[in-house]
Amino acid sequence: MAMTKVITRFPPSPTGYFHIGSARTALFNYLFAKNNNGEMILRFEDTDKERSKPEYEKDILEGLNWLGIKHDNDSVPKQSERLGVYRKHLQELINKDIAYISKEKEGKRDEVIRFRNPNTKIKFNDLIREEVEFDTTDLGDFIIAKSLDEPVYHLTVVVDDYETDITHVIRGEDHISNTARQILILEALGFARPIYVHIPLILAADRSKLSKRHGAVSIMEYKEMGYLPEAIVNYLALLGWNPGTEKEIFSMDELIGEFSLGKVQKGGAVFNSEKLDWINKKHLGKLTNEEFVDIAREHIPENLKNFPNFDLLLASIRERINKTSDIDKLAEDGEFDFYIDEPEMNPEKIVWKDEGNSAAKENLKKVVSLLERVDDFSYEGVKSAVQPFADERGRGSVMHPMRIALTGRDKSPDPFTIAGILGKEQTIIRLNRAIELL
RNA sequence: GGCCCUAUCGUCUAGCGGUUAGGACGUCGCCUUCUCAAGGCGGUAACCCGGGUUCGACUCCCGGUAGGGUCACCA
Repeated sequence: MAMTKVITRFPPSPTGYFHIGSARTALFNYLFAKNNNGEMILRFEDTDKERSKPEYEKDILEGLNWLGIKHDNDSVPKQSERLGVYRKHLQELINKDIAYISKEKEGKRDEVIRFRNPNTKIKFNDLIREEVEFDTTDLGDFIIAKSLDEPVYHLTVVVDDYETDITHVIRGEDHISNTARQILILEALGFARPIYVHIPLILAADRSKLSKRHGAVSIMEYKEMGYLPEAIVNYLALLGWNPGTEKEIFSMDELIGEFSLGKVQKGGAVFNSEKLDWINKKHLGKLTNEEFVDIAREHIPENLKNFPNFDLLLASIRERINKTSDIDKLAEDGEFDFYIDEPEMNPEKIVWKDEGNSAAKENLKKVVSLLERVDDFSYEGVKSAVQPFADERGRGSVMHPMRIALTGRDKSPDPFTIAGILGKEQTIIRLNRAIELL
């Protein structure tokens, strides 16, 4: 038996930015379609002329592109450009007396087009929620258009889904209650029903729907914040879905391979940025230095970019961040200053506990003499030269003065790493500088 | 309020009649270390409540409760 090709759709209305919630809906549509060797279609539902804005269309397109969620239709249709199509169906419904022009007492205009509600029970099978039933009596004769050339959402969505052969309507749970009236319209028009799939909502920390107030910002802001698109995709997929295994880090291709609607959760999920940070760090870890520099370029301080041992420095930076913008914080806290300029220090800081200046001075001199003989001035080379002496003399007694001499800070990467990054010449200059001070 | 959906650690989740209720994030402790980070190890912490059904319920059914969604000439 030939299976019909799976076709899903992502139909945002360009009346707001492409936020986390929309992104996840798009992602689930995409993953499901691709998992079934199907297609996902993008269209803009811009029948609301007042609220639809080109800037939002741009933001949605940009966001989808950044995340790597690709639609299969070459051109993206806009409902505002298909008014003739809806008009035809509207006229048909009116001719059949399924819809009628209604005189209005309230509202913005004198007459609108209403659907004659048969006041029946509509039952549909949701792939995630199983059987859902509504009594349409509650809906009354609902409006399907403001005029023949001004159709409203419920009509346009049904027509477009039909005309593009959508097999699965995967959308947020907030659309469950819209489904009954859409089925009413679709049956009146003689269209086949798609399969409905209502996925749980992403919730703010207080379990309310994501709103402008918390979290419903453009996905592009996550780019600004230094997140990787693959991390956002990975995290979003895990919000409401799980692979059934303990695997947590996924590439887009892996998600496509494993995604199934059967494993989608029923209840809403709270968005947790700490877990996102963790996932982002994992994805950051997969990048080569070149790739990392490429995406972190704007965050890396200019004066660090020409640093002689930039690769080594980069490695120690990468260890300490969750997202690229964290580099800004490290820079603000002066974590990089000592790489560029010789650090501020005073004798009291250099001395380990209460050992006194002369002990510190003697130890540093010994370190200098040991390092002068080192040819391979790498972490390993420096460590093997200094470690035995530090073990013998007491690690703190040797390492602490060394750290302060090199960085001027109490907290820093370990002195061997720092020495490797600074290089032999600069390391010895700094050690001698400290010796002078003592 | 009507209608609809949902309900396992703080959060994301596994579980699909019999488990010491598992994992991850977070948190806490220990190890590592001169310090921070990373890493390793370990601890903490959950089945909303009440009835059934059953030899046996986190799991099935019913009822409460709680949370959410939706009730536009928005989508």
